[in-house]
Amino acid sequence: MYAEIVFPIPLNKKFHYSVPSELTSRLQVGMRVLAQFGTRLQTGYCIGLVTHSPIAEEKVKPIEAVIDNEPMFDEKMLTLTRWMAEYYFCSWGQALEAVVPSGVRKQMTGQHELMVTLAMPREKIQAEIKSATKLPPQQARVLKFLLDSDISVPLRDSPDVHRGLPTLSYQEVLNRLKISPAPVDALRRKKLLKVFRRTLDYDPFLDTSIPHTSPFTPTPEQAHALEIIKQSLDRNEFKAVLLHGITGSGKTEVYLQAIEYLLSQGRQAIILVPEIALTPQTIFRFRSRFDSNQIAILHSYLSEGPRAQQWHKIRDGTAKIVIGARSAVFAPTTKLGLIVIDEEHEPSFKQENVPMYHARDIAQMRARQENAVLILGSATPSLESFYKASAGEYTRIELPYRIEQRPLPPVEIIDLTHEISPKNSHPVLSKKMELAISEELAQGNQIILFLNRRGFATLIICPRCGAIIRCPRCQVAFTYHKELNQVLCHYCNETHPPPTVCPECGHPQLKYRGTGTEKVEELIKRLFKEYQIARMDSDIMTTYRAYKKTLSALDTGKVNILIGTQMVAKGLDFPNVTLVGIISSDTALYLTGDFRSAERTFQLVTHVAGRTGRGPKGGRVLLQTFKPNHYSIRYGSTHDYLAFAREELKHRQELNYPPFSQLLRILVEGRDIEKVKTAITKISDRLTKQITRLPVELLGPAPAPLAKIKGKHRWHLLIKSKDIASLQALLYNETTADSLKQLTKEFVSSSRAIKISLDMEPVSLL
DNA sequence: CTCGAGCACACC
DNA sequence: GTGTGCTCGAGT
Repeated sequence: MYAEIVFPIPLNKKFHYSVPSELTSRLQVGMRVLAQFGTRLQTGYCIGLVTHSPIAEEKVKPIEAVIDNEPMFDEKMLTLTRWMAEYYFCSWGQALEAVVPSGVRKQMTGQHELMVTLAMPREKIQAEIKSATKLPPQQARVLKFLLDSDISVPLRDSPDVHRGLPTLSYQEVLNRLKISPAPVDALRRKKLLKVFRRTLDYDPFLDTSIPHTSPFTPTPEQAHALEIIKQSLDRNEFKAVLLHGITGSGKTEVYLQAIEYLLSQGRQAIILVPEIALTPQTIFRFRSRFDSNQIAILHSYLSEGPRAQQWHKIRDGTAKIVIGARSAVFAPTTKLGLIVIDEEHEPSFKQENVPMYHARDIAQMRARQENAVLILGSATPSLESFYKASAGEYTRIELPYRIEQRPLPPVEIIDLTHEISPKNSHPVLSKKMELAISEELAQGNQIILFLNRRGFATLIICPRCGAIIRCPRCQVAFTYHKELNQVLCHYCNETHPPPTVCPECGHPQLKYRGTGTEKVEELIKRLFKEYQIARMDSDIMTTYRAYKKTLSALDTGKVNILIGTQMVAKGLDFPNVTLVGIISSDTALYLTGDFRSAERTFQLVTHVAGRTGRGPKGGRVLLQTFKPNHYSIRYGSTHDYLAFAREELKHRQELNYPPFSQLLRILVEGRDIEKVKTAITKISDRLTKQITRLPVELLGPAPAPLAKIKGKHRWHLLIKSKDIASLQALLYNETTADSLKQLTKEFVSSSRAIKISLDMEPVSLL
């Protein structure tokens, strides 16, 4: 017997290994194996078992070991990953690797805790203490301590002998008795104590008790949505629903009730949320409705062990509900019935490294496979999804009203071009904004201020020669972070002490321009001294605890003003927030070369605005902008998605951009700019010859907007195609299934000096 | 004549 | 992805 093995390397090829007779009974398709690959031992994935090998007998090597006891991938997952590999131009092995968290691959079983327990019944231990053979005093203390503690928790994974016997954490014993590990260890050797590891049950909610909530009576629109969803769940059929509900319209309640229904059918649900929206608030909502044991959480703050534990909890069927970011779309459910993608339009659902998949497309594929229902929820659907809905691929269901008839907050546009401060520059805060803030504070209300940029000053410039201080590795302007007193490159995270003189002309006085969250915080603290101000951006929210703390401070009213980046734009639901101030929303509009900039701006405005007016006090929004007449700002301020979509689709159609075409981006990166340029030119020339008969258009090659990152030059090429088939025909015909390797091989002489990546349906063009 | 860099190739 | 062996030019 021979095993077909693929490896997690950018080489889309399967390799045949012989299966030693002692492994034939164990090895199954979908298991991981260890095999000699070239000179080294590699983990590979068994994707097939055959009786004949197409490779000469003498070249075939045996499999060294089978890693798994049961397949890590079932038939469906194998099919899904094979499709992924083909669609996103990566190898099958790479696709398979992306499906399993690395903690699971390393066979981590979660966090462990050392436990100490008596090795024999109490009486015997007592006898032992009193016996003639005197125990050393510290050892006697340990035994007494255990005997007195009387903690006899029935531990799930402790051996039966320990049941009913005092069991304490090893660390606790040492701490309480203020002793070294030696006495405990000696007792263990004397077979009086047993020391064992137990897996800590990672419960992301342990520290908080959450009141239970009952389902709300759905509004007629929610009821309608639920009816359609339940119908498909009943029929056990695939259906994709675009749940287009304005902010505060109760999309989550629809998810919750759909899940409740699904659980009664004994099936599982996956809820994908953008990472920044995976807040304690979001999690609480699910926990307050369902039993915590049934919920598995996969978020980025989890370290490998706990993540692996959550994964196993899903796989063994304990967890019925999976809440997580992008990669949770691969959660190892056994009876999947529903996938929800909340904030469907969010760019974070696209993976930015290989395999460059979009969770939305994976979800659709998976739902189809499992006859499950897919719900795409958003207040601002991506134009791709909106277009698919109008083409009938998705069923669009609207939730056009906020719950309890609350109106959407009025948005007032403040034209910054007319605001000149005494220093003849544009102020951070317009007079109107300042006034509105003090009005709301006087009323005891809360305020959220939004700004797209973190740090203090976004630009350091020499007033004499005009030079901008840039990161030497990325050619991107450094941002000054005052708290760190460092300049920071937001692309490579490199920090430097702030320069004292201009590196170009030596001028000793540098100007700090541009506004980040730190500067706004400083300004607001100065203006509103007697109020509590909190900031929320990735500089501060490095731990989940910090995040939680700020949110609860906001919840209890300890914080009056919250200043933040995108982090404040999603999921926050505080009824006492009556004012949202958008300090600046224009940055998204200026990002060059991105055809989605208008869409981004519209989404941003809509979602930030949606943070207010969620309580009986209502709310309002002030929006500062230099582009008051741009349609994304105008329609954003009137909450008019349909009008925005109509106009934006018109532009997209004129320029033949998605959703009217299919994009593929080819990016070449390397330290040597000449090599990068020749490579991309060769690729471009070659493709140009092939496209004459296809409805395909080439854009570029051109330097990428971020022309240099971490010392690597970047050039890219966009392929715009009428349909996917032509795109695939172009790449696969010309370069075969082994696309990436073939590209490097065919077009470039030096494959190690440069990196070529193919990004199907790119979300970022930077 | 030796050694390292740069590159093509193979990996079962 | 990565080790190997080949070729080529600079250096002993």
